[in-house]
Amino acid sequence: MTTRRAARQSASGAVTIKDIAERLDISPSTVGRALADDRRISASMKQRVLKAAAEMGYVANHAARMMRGASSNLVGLMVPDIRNSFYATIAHALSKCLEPEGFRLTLSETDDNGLTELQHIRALTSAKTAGIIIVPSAQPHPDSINLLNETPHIQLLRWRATLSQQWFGIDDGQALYQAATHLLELGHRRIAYIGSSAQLPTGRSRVEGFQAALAGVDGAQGIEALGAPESKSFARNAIYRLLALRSPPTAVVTGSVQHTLGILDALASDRIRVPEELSVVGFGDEPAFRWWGSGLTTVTLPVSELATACGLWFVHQVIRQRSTNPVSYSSLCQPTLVVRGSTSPLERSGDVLR
Amino acid sequence: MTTRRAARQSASGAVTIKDIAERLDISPSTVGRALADDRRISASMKQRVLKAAAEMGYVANHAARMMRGASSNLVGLMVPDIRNSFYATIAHALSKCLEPEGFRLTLSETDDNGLTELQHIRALTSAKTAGIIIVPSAQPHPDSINLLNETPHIQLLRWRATLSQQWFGIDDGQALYQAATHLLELGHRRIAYIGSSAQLPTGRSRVEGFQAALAGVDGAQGIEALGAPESKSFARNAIYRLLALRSPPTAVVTGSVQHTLGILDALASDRIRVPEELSVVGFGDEPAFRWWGSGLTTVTLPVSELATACGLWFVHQVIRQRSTNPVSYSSLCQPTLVVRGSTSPLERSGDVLR
DNA sequence: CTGAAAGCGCTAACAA
DNA sequence: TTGTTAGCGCTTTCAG
Repeated sequence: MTTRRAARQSASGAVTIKDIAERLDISPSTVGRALADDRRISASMKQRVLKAAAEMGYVANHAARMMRGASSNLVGLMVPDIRNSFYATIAHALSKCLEPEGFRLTLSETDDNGLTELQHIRALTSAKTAGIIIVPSAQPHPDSINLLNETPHIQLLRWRATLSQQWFGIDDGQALYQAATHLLELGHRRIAYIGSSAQLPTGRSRVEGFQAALAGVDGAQGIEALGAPESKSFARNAIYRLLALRSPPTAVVTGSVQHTLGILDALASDRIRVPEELSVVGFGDEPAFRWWGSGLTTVTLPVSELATACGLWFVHQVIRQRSTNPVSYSSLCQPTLVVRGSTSPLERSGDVLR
Repeated sequence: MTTRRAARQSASGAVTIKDIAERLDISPSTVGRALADDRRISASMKQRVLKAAAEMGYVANHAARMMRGASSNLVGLMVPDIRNSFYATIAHALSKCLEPEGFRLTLSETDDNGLTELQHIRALTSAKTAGIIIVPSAQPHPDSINLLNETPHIQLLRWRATLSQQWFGIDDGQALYQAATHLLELGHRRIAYIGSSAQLPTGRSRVEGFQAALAGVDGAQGIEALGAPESKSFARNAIYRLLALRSPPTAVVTGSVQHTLGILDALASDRIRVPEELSVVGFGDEPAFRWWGSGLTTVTLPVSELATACGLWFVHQVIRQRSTNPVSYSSLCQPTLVVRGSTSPLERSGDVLR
């Protein structure tokens, strides 16, 4: 039993379809077709081949298949920085839902830099990647766009109109609308927003959501500080600047995880009393937010669910829609506000506007 | 100029060595050899070939090379869970130092499960991965060990003697020795250790470090609670159990990031006063530790540096040591204790043992 | 120093 | 329903 197999294997390392063909005394193409579940092979023959393949420990040679034009089983995940727990969560969820389908994940960090992004895309496409799941950078290179449009891809979180219509994202506007509304309901009127610049589509929706909330309330005054999305130091500086104003804001909302972390750092090291001196609403749901001070009120995003949905859709698209024109599909998931100890009603009379 | 090239490319999509050969009117094998920098090709010919290749936009077909036995440019990174910031940091650092060398990173999450681990290793080896950088699971499958030993690989953090001697890790014993010593110097004598079970090599060294520190001090009493390494809930339960003891510990040290997070959760939600009621030393250096309460005293590990060193070594090993027997090399990096607000001298007389 | 030819393992025309 | 044949792009003998 084992001897025969051992003999086969020792021949050149691995079992090939030719080996199976010899053993079954049929032609290699029949074996190949049976393995590919070709419709013109009889069921009984398929059985025999599959059985033999299993017994002999056959593993397809992916390199050979790729040379014949097949794409690899690699899915490229392109994110700005994997250390951002946001993206780590995405990587985890995607990996978990692509594996059962036989796909593997390769990691590309773009640093939010168009050139780095382009290089990775080049590498991925030349390696015949099955597809790309990408959080596009702020300024994608034209070449990146061309290359992506020749490859199955899905956009995650951020959305560029020049790429495919396949997008899985979060209702960013809603997130900030909720955050700001919460503060307004607590009586705050001078509210700051520290978030990412409006160049990024997500950045823009967030500012707009913030503004929309304030627009609905008389006497509400928004103070915006916009900067690089992944920069903690920007947020730190911004909060210092805001608090040094002649009439500083009584509350602040943030528009990215990194900004939130930066602000928490600054507030903690400066011993600013939250929420007495300043109410704070964070962005995202880092575990640590629960125990920052007396708990950080924050907008949580169903990132894991989003990524899973995206992964499932990817499989669906790549597996089934191979030839047909990709359907457009995009999904927008909703954030939730979690109220904890970092926000409180505005009570100091001097700050109430009327 | 461009027309000729366009004609070539339109033939079948990409430029091949055959195309270059035709254009230069030489044989394909000469081109192949020139590209491979074969010593028996004249310098002038190499020049011509390289120039033509560049002009025509030749890109090597990796699939074809792989079929001829070459390994891919993929490096498999196997970690328990990428959401653990520890491993995310490692992924980032590795990715950054492997990219310039032309390697790409694929992500495999083992869940600390021997079977999952095996499946990933199978996939990686059958895909002719250039090498594997692995944080071995608690119970590697025998097959995993066999497969790994046929592939260039490096162990990270955890170390298994049955695998290669290539290891990059942290002096775990030292980490807990320092943590415990710090508490002893503050006068604590009843000190608890919550950490991972001694099955994992890292787990064992940590317990031993803890014990070694206590052994040096008269009257010091250690209370150990060991459990699954990545389980926050284990740590939470453990701390409750310890605090419910008739004579509870006055200080606690932890032996994993997840355990630390679990304990911080528990302490925060139970409003246990730190360091007045309990001194706490954490493990790892999550950014959030800085602002947990009045700052968490913790043992920080140079994870990023460790990963970079590992990546550089990997390149060195794979690129240069291809044929020769891999040299054994292992590196142990040192942790540092960062003292913040969560530890204080023991003052309550009733708790001093003599 | 260079060329011709033979495959690697698989798939896809073409036959039967 | 199955077999035959001819490559994919590259490396690697073996001959010049």
